[in-house]
Amino acid sequence: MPRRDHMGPPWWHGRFRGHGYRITVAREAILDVLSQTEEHLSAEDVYLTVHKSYPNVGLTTVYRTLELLVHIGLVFKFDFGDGRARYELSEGPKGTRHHHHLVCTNCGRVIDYTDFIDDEIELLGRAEKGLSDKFNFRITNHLIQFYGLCDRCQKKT
Amino acid sequence: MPRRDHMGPPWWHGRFRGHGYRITVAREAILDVLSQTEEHLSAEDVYLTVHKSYPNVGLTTVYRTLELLVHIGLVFKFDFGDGRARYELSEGPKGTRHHHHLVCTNCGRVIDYTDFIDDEIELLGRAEKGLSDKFNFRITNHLIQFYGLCDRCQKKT
DNA sequence: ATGATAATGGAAACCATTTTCAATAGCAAT
DNA sequence: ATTGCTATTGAAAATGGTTTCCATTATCAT
Repeated sequence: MPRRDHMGPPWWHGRFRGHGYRITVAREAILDVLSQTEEHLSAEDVYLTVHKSYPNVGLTTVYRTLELLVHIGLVFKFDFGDGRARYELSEGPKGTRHHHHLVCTNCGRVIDYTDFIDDEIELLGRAEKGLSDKFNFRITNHLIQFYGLCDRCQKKT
Repeated sequence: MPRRDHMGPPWWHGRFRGHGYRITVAREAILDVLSQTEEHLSAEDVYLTVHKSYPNVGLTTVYRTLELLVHIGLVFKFDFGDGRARYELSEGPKGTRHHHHLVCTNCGRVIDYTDFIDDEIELLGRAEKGLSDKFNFRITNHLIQFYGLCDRCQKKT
């Protein structure tokens, strides 16, 4: 049940058209699920949620759509080390805040944080410029992740 | 053919014993392969190389040993997005230089860089402290990766 | 040398993701 | 609305890196 807030076509339609992609029910539903959550959903998570409203949307389509969304930069794909990829909207109408992840290597818990992001962004900006100059590499994206033990897992030791 | 440079037991024996792990031919061979290369080897890569000198070491053991090495912090495990994990010695007798990766999202090429590392390390230090204070998270490791198009792949467009 | 048990390897299992392919649906042009 | 071209889809099968099983072997403290 995609919602439009009574405001005409969703904000991402233009982005789709620009790439020559068609707008389909499955794609609307998947994008809707992603924009509705704060979690780091796996392909199967997305599939299960979409499946409630659209039982005829298959897992294959979810994988294909997520890949497409990553490709056009609407979605970030993460690997938290548990053997399945996780997906997150990279931006939204409300302008999802840029954040990074803290991954517990024991229980797999993932904490989003936005602290220090400003410093990081500044550093990344400098590094990106330097690296693209030196290696003639056109940087489009970056990943920062911290690993360690969350509070709960420290106690268990 | 593990080499000792005529200097008594390899530097990592202590690390093994400290964790209660036994020292075996397979483990020596695997560690040797890792310390002999500058590349980002996959488990299979390691297996194939080890296999030349020790045909009786199985792929399963390679996976198990690599996991063990990651666990005790001797090896870093990376995901460059090509569906197979890559392994790198985290430190060595010579003190392998800390570096990060530049991953080409088109051809998969990976470039190591050490530039800006000092800035990054400084930032990471601050971030780690702040994050462990705020979330009571004991940070043991971090990952920074840049993605983009390498020079060769930019031309193709 | 001995024994307790950690480590091993080959085969089978696992499981997230991808591929195949015939059927369907989006959309520009009519 | 209708048509035609072709992108998209879903179900099932295939893929392929990684893990698990389990009987055998090797390590190392005693």
